[in-house]
Amino acid sequence: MLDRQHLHILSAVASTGTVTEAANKLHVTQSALSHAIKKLEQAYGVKVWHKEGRRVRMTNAGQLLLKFGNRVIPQFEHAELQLQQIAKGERGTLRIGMECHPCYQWLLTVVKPFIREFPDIDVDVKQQFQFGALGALLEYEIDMLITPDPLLHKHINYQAVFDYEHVLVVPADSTLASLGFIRPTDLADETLITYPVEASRLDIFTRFLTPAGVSPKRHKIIETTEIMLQMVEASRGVAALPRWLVESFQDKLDIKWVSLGSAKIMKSIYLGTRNKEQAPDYMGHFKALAKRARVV
Amino acid sequence: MLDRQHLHILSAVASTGTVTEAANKLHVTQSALSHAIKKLEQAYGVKVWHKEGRRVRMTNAGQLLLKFGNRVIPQFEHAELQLQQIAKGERGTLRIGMECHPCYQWLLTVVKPFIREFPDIDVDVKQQFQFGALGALLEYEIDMLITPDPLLHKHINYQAVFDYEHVLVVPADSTLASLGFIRPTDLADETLITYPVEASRLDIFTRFLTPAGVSPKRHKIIETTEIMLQMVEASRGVAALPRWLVESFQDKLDIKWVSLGSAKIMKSIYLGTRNKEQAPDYMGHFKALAKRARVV
DNA sequence: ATTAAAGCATGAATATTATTCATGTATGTA
DNA sequence: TACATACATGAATAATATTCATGCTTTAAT
Repeated sequence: MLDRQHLHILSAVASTGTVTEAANKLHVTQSALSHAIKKLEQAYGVKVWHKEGRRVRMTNAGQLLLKFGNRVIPQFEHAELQLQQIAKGERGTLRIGMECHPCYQWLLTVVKPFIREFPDIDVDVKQQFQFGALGALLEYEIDMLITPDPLLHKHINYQAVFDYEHVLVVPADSTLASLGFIRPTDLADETLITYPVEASRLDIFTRFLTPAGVSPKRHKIIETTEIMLQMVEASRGVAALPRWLVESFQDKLDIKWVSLGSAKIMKSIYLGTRNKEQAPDYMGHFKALAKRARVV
Repeated sequence: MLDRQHLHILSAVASTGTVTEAANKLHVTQSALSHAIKKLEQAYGVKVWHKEGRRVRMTNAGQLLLKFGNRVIPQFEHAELQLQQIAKGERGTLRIGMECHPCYQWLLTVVKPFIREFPDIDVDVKQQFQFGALGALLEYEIDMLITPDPLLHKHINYQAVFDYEHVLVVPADSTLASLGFIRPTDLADETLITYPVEASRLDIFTRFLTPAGVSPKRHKIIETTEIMLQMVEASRGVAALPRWLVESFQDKLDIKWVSLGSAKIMKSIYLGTRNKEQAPDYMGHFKALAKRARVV
């Protein structure tokens, strides 16, 4: 079979001019090269070179292989370089999945220093998953999952990266704004704005309204945080969001936040990763950056 | 060293799904593949795949190599195909050198059936040589030389392909046209038109005028046969050319030919080839075609 | 829950392949 | 003419690849 080694031999013979020098260059004996090419010649029934005086001259076939070698040898070398970069953790793709709408802003503050520190690691962020985010992680569709709901699984490790309070955002002039904390019944006459996910995954329902048997007057769905908060400012509804997120908008919008219940709703964001294979170095760095980014 | 074989293994594993099936596909044992990849992994310090249940899953590095393989394996296969074509004599380049201006028309009649019979053999025709046509042949700049002057050389074989008479072309109404043959002195008052080569390589001089100590009144240089003959028809001069060439123009131009001397000037065209290496099959076919093409 | 089967990894044995060594031949050079 | 250089080649040896035997883990079946 035509092999990389043959191309190296041809290349060395062409550049040095003689088989003997080529052999020195490749740190083997002249005999080894003669034998190797002879075998190739027999395999394909072509002459690769022929003696001319005390040197050799490439035949048509030899020149063909030489040109071929000039084209593919650099490709091999490039692939080897990439392997070495992977070995040193200098190259890779970090595919991040997010199950947490408001986390996007926070994630950006982690990704930004990360891509500066690891210029050869590509970062991908996905938010849509055909078979759920956990499935995507297990099926190698993503390498890391950012979620407030760490569904336990044998092959997934979770690490909490920061804790925050889930609060109700209200217009600054709302009567709710002056309360020390909100009770479920306070929302019975309000319009509640949420992201477009099932109610079973919204803490405002699962941990606050549903246990108390209360429903909001209306339920509006809005996809983007910015629009959602503008609606709140315009007194078109109230929303439940991370406190840090609300605070980051308070210099732009006339809104206020109030704790949900006297006990407050406390949440954590988790990074989930597979434990099936050894994680590359840069993933550890990413986790470290994520932990330091608690303050937004 | 990263080798073609590794890429085949990765490709087989990816397409079959398991190492065992890949091994069957490659007609070796599963163990052989495991060992081969393990060695590769150790050489570069990367994992190529990792066990997942009872199968394996490609790592980043494995996917890189897989993609690389998909790109280069077809290149190898193409190169091998080309080698086999060369082996069967189906592929090659026949580089022809010509030292014989009027031969071009004859050559075309040989090349035409040749390229039809050997569609994968390229034909190149060169007419300019830095160190002489013989040097070009010895230095592998060309593979075949077409010449009326076979300069003998140890490593060159010549073969005469056809004989012809060198005649004088004159306007049909010229007084010379009615002579049985031309004497040197008949040209003393004529304008002689020749191709742009040294007089020492023109038979009209070396074998006719110079031995008789005669010079033509004028000597004009013209590069193309067609123009040369039109000048003759217009009574602007006479020229010495192969008889067959003149005859092929006589239906278009009002010209006649007369033998040079009572003994005539007879010439042969030779094909010269190197005898250093074994010539490809198609070269023999070319020579055979050349011999059959004597009549133009 | 237990067993069976499938699949991969691995050390040791073996087979294969590559390389060297010794030598012959041809060619250019002193 | 002798000598040095360069390539080819058969035989010997070294290196490498492959197989064999086996253990471990996972999945499927009973």
